Amino acid sequence: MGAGPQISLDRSSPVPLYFQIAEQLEGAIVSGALAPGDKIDNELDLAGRLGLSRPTVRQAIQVLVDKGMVVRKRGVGTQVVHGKVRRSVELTSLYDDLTAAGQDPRTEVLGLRRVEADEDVARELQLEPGAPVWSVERLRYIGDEPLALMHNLLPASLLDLDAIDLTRVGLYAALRDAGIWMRVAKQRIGSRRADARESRVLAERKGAPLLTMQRTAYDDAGRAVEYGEHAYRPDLYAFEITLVDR
Amino acid sequence: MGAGPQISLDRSSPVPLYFQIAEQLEGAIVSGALAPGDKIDNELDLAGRLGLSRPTVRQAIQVLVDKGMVVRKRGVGTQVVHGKVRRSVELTSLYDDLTAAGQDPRTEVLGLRRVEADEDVARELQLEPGAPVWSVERLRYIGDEPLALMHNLLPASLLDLDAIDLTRVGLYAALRDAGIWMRVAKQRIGSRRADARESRVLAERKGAPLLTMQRTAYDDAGRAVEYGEHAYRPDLYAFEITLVDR
DNA sequence: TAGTGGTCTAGACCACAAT
DNA sequence: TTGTGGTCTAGACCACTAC
Repeated sequence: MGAGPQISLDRSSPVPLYFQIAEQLEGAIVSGALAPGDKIDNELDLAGRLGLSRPTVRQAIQVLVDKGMVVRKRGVGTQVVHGKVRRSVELTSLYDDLTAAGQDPRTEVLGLRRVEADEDVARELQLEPGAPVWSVERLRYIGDEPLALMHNLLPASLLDLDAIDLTRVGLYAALRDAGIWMRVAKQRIGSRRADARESRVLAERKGAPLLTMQRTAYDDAGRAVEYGEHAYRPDLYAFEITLVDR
Repeated sequence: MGAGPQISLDRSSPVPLYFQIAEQLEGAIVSGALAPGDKIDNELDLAGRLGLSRPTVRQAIQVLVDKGMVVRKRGVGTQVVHGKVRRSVELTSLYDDLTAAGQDPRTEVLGLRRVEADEDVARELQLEPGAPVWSVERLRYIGDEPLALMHNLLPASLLDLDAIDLTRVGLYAALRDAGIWMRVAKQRIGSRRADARESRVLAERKGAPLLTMQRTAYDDAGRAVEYGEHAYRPDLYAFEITLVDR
């Protein structure tokens, strides 16, 4: 005991100490230096070895627990979970997801209009019915294959989408540029048949199954800032999710 | 300032103080006593008012942040998120989900066999190919409608499924009874056409879209303990997920 | 009994937002 | 400048597990 992976700390870095530890432990797990089933040094040893207080070390390990990479058991210790690390759905856009996966997504803007919110949209976005919203419809390609048809609605008061080239940046990037930071998203994932138009733009047969996602996203002030209805080609996309019991 | 909902603490209770606070704040949000956009008392005030240290209060609020019910912003405060509270997918079985939603799920066991793990299953469950596993296929009804066709595989060394009446308890309940506690699950959600048999047992038309989920679950020792392939009728079921950027 | 994580205290200093 | 959450310290006692 007491060996474990080498961890180096930079106290002059703006990166919090607990995060530096978490990053390096995660690296050791991903690289295989810490194998599934291995125990991580207990919190007191690790704190002593790094010259930190126990709560700081504990906070670091909690990051890994939240990611589902390790499990803690009182009286036993902290063990690396079996099974390959599967990237979970995070609070990122599809564009970010694909870019991170080394893909090269391309986006075609099918429509960008300023419309009045109907009752459903107004409810989702916490607006008055009739309030101005941006309605943007985009088709995302992966290589030459159409992957997803995306319809998003955003309060027009938040930003000026008209001036933004959505073929070049993702929607979330445009929001970030406008100073809007997503913090919470509520999604509903389901499935249904493609209608005539969907099957045409997605190059699927009529009536083919689609994977659908409806999402409402909220910013760091708790405001609803985006409502989206997306349809994915299920042969090209699936949602991966890691659930943790804490 | 300094008003906020009344919170009562029971120091003799085995329920941790931070959890008692979180429960009561959550209750105030769900009941509407704390409305969307409202600010929660700041951490120091709340700590002072309750006679607790700040880290304890902070831990309580973190529970709500993790649930996506409030957002914190440095220099500003903690605010209740807009939008109705949507129950998120948690680490529970479909049976538990439905029971909690006030439904009355019924289960038909279509098959329960002890088989040898093929390569795919062995890899998912971290076993040697050929190791004995339970293979159980069940059909879940909601009312009179078939809702989901579920195929699960579990290491036979873990428990004796043969002796368990799976029509009466969920699979996860059977595992809990055997002293096995799920801690982490990795899911992949997609969609495809129903094949002939699936459309028959699910009372769907042939080729109808199905919502599919593959899951590997791990216990509190990090062991893979269950692999499942489930198919849901998309007109009766969808996955709801809350994502939080922490 | 020894070892582990779970909870809790009573502070400290800092970074960022609003005014 | 003031107020907020973000980070960190240096301990304490408890509950549970394994032996």
